[in-house]
Amino acid sequence: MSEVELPKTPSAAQERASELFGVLSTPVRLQIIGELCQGEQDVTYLLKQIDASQPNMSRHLQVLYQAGVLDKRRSGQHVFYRIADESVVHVCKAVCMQVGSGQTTGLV
Amino acid sequence: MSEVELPKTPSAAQERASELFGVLSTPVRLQIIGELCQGEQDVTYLLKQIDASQPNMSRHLQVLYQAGVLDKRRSGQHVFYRIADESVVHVCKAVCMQVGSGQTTGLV
DNA sequence: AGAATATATTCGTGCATCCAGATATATTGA
DNA sequence: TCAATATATCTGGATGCACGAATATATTCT
Repeated sequence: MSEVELPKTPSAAQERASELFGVLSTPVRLQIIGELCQGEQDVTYLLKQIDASQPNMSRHLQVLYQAGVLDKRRSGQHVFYRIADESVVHVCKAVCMQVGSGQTTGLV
Repeated sequence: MSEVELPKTPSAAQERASELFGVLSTPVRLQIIGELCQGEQDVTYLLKQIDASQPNMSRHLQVLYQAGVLDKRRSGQHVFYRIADESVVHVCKAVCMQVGSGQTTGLV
């Protein structure tokens, strides 16, 4: 009777999931997602709502965009970001609910 | 009419959520969670299933334990780890399902 | 074209994390 | 007590963010 050899290395799904978790491992990025839950917003608005420098904000938006969490469109001078993957939002909401002792302080 | 001042800083829930996401941002740790889904196991077993050095495994287990994801108990020479927070497992399963094109390769 | 506004990129630095290797601490049994 | 096994901790180097500061690019208006 032969042994069933399971791979000792992480699955592709685990690799990708860990990358997504890494993207969500920064408070500011969760804040951004929280703001965009209510709909598309431009960078200027996000800068008014969230305590981050403009270059820093831009960088976080880029990370979220490249991870497929956000989409963007340019309209004149302004670039509007929006949620591209609602399932990610659901995960964030669920976890924030779980760890936040029921408070609906931010993402929820 | 006074403005409603919302905090520009991340909520406590977002802070804690980001920490948890950070804990889950390593493939090996998702592997460990995946193995322990089927029940309590000792470190020796995990070392046989997962490609990691013993000190490295110990460190990852410590991170998961301190984050409250795992519990542990010693029985003789062996230390058995088990899932302490099932909700974390659900999140991992959901995300791995989502990113893994429906494949139930590891965690699921 | 030039000024003003909005957004992005680059660069350098400090800090956290990962890993490998060596060592330390339990626990058990002879 | 000594050897063997199981697990944990420490140390160093390498790597990877996250951030501030400066600069670059894009768009609009005059």
